[in-house]
Amino acid sequence: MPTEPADTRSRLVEAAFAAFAQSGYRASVSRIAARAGVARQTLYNHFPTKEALFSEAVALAVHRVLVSLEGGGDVRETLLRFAAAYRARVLSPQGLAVFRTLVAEAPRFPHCAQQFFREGPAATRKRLATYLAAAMQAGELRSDDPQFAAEMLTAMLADTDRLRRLFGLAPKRAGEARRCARVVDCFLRAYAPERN
Amino acid sequence: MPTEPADTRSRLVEAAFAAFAQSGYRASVSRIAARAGVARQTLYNHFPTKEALFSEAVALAVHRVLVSLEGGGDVRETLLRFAAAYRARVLSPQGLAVFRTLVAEAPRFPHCAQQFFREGPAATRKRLATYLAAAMQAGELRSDDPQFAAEMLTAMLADTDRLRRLFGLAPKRAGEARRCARVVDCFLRAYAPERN
DNA sequence: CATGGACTGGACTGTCCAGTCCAGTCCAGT
DNA sequence: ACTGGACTGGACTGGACAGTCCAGTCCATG
Repeated sequence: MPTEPADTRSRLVEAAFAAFAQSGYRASVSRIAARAGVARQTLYNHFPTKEALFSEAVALAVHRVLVSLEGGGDVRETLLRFAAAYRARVLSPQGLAVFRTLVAEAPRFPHCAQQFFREGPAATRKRLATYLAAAMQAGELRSDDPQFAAEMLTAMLADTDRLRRLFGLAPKRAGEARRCARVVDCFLRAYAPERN
Repeated sequence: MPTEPADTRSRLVEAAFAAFAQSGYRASVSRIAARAGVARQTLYNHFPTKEALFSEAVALAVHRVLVSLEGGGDVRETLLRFAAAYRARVLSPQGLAVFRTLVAEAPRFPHCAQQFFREGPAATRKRLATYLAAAMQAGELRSDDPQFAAEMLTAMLADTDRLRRLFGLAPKRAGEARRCARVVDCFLRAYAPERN
């Protein structure tokens, strides 16, 4: 093989990921090949069709969407860390671009969209729910459905600002930390342990 | 004019709206004309370009996105009515289709996207915030930033299920009313008046 | 040095589409 | 009965793009 360790194939997938994120499925095969620094025919040596390449690019995206959750410290501290990480991931230009493309193409690539959802947002919420369940058990949070609670927290963290950005409005960059704190405190009020 | 009261022009806009919602901007001019029962040239007699037609279709969509909020009864009842109306609008197949198309095309039609956002989600939240502010004044809700509170409530109402549906997962149709009630009650816990 | 596999790049096909042009039809109001 | 404006429908241009074909290059290995 006359090419460097950075596989031609993975360069192609990477280029496809970037191109699809930027331009949606409209991104042309020629441009993707150019972006990867490769002849168009080479692309077709690795992927039979544009669809196949798209699927592969989505698979790459899937590996980049899980948001971590590290315990340690009290509940509020843990949730604050999670909040910052979640918002950073979801509201980043890349996160939004991937979201945009996948939402647009979900009808044409239902399998990709579902895979992304399950291994991204759904998995993240599941982890969060597990943590919340433990905190409920420990009496640090009101005893309730942890899955539902996780859904509420992630919704409050992302929804408004995601919409704003998706529709092209200014990010309100100031006060990211403050925003996290307000949301987490709102959540903690709703899920404070019942008094006696 | 040889045509019926239902203006050729409005038939075209209606057809464009439906086509763009269904297929995104990919929807072809020919198909839109056919859907309106009209020759392609007639379409071009009314709109100079496809872009112009798209803008017009979005303008139509804008008039369909405001969610009503009727006071009357206590706070919980009012919010429950709002919750049901909001979810019905936002999670309907049409609401989701419009969302999908606009999110996808926002980079190409920033003006349309912003207009939609301002007169849709933003306006709805503004109304809700006004109501919440009054309830806070009346001591029925904890005194706090009403705009932020409105953002939290709308986020909790829509985010999770919108994502689920956008990514092609089953709607969990059962228990719509119950879902509304759970969210509203969660909100009311977070915004209960501070005890003394 | 020879061979084979990966890559190159340009030409080509078929398809779809936006937008233009035009000759003709149909009908409402005068 | 005539006229003008709206609509029709089919032909056409030019461009973009997915996918195919192929003759040739480059290089690592044997």
